[in-house]
Amino acid sequence: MKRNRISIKDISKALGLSNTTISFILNGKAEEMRISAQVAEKVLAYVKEVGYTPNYLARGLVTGKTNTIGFIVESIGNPFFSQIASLIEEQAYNSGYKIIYSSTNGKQEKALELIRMFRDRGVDGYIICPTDGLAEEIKQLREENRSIVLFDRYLPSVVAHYIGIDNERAMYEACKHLADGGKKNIAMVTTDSEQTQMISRLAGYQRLLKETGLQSHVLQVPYDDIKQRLQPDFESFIKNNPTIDAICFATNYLAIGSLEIMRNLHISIPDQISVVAFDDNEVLRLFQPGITAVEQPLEEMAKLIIDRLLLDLKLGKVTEKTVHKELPARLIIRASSL
Amino acid sequence: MKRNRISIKDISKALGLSNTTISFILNGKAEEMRISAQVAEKVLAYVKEVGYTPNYLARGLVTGKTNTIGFIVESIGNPFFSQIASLIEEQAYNSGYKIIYSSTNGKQEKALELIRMFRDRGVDGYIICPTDGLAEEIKQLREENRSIVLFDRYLPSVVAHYIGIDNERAMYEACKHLADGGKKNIAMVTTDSEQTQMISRLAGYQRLLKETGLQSHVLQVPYDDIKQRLQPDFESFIKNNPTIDAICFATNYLAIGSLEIMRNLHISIPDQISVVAFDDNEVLRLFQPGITAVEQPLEEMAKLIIDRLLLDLKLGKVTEKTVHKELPARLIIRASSL
DNA sequence: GAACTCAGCTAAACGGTTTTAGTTTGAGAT
DNA sequence: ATCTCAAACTAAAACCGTTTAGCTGAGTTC
Repeated sequence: MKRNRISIKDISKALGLSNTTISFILNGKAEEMRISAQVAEKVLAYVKEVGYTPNYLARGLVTGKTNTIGFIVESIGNPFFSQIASLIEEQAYNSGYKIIYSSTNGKQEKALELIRMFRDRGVDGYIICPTDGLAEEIKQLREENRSIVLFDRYLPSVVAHYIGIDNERAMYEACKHLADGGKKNIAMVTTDSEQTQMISRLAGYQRLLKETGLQSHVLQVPYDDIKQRLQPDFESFIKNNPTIDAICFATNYLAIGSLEIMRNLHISIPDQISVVAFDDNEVLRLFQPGITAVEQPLEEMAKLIIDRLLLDLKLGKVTEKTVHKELPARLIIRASSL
Repeated sequence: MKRNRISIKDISKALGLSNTTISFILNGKAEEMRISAQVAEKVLAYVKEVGYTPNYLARGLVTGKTNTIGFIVESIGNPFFSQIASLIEEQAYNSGYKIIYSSTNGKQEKALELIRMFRDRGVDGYIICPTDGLAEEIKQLREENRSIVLFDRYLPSVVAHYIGIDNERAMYEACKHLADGGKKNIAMVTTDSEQTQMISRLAGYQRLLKETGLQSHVLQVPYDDIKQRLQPDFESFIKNNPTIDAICFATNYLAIGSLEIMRNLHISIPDQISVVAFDDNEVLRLFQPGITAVEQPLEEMAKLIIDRLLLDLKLGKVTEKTVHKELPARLIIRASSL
């Protein structure tokens, strides 16, 4: 593949100037560096004429900046992530930054590879939805003075910025909504992963049980094998706990998968069992009946994440004080929980 | 932000060797360059110990390769694109390539900026879902001998690889399915954009009308303002065409938006109006009734796209003969069209 | 004519790859 | 025992396209 791109050298040669001069003019330092207006204009005109654009690799090599942010999500195919990705991309774009994203699919090895790949490519900052077992690598990134924001979940042993929601409270309120509706046997369907957001959601559920004295019914589907295990595990859970009159789902994929199973089992929602899901999306909204769901403030999160990252980048060093922000979520009440 | 990364120079200094030697060993040219096995081993061991990884910017600068592919989609928030993005990412990853993606949101200016940005960053190849008005820029990319694959839609005036589906036939068959079911007034809801896939889908619809002699009912929602216009336009379309007993939607967002409107209007599907959508997804599958939809072979498309691109990259130059592949789509029949 | 401005240039990075040019070694020839 | 020459190995240097610290030479000013 030929790369016949025009470079600064070509310009300086053609115009009988030095690279320095061209570079200064192109970077708006003409005045500061006392380049005459005529020369500046001539250069700018020529640059426009030949359509020169700078080579980012070369620039990045010397400046150490690439104006790129690496974004590691669990799965770009999941609407929650693709929506926030869309918003983050937009925010970053407006500030002159580009996003490179990639999915871990929950796999630690892939996540490690991605972090290293981003580092090798010299991204300026990292937005990471961490998998388990990433603590050491992220600590090291911090030691290397890189800007990082964790989101959706964090790593308790790692000091780093984190933007997420108050999962405990969100789930507490979702369950309370069910309890207030007179439900007596509220179940929780979650995974067995140690991810903080999942732990918190479970904690919110448990707090409500404690306060109300209701009985606990928890199904933990193996995180590494959800696709295979959800159906059998959920079906036997329902059969073995016939008193259940409401279910909170800890994630949207658990909710959607289970809703389909319930439909096949002819369980009527909300007559037999009321339902609340986590992370709103179109499927839940259009499901019949509409599914009550906890909605995360995606725009706000996207903005906070980017602002935080860019602030750190501007400061040029990792701030000692890290932000740990948990935004409030909103319960969108639909027919499924009434 | 400090970049205390270890470089080849550090290694050569520490080991008392030259950069050349290190580079050769790292790039597997040790034997070819007759470096002794002991030295090679020592270097490899040291590299592993200090955790050195090469700087891609520097490497890219000299080799002209970045092992990165730029992927331009319409909107990463759209499930169709996020799903194929996920698949393409996986395919590329397996071949040692990384994907940078970005959304145009259908805007020509953004698309142009993205193409230029990718070029400046030295991506090795481009996967583009083009907006209108991109012909000139893409032609130029071809002239610069860059590897490009268009997908989902193409630009009639541009010679370039294209991977998509046979939209005309897919829509023809979807409509035929409705006609075979006895529908007499089949409507088509599409946009007014000139995108080839939309044109073809409309053509498929029209072919069926011609063959069957049925009457045409077409609603074209303004592409640039779908969010605002879909509701009023669709409602008046339905009111002004009371004979309609079936509707084909040209995209999933038109379908989903309209389904919601129909539900609010208490139009019963399929009793009053049968429905067929384009691009299957979870919403359509779980909608009640399940929505019949044209499903694109995403895995196959992803594979073809990446294979094609990597082949071109391997050849090192743009092949004269371009591939224009239209895969068959599959109609998934659900209750909405029965 | 010393000091100061201008306006622009030189050259050294940045971190690699690749080409060219050596330097040892040791085996065989003389 | 010395010489030659290929084999085996390594070093030096050029280069990729930028940025940037430090310099220079010409014209003013006082």
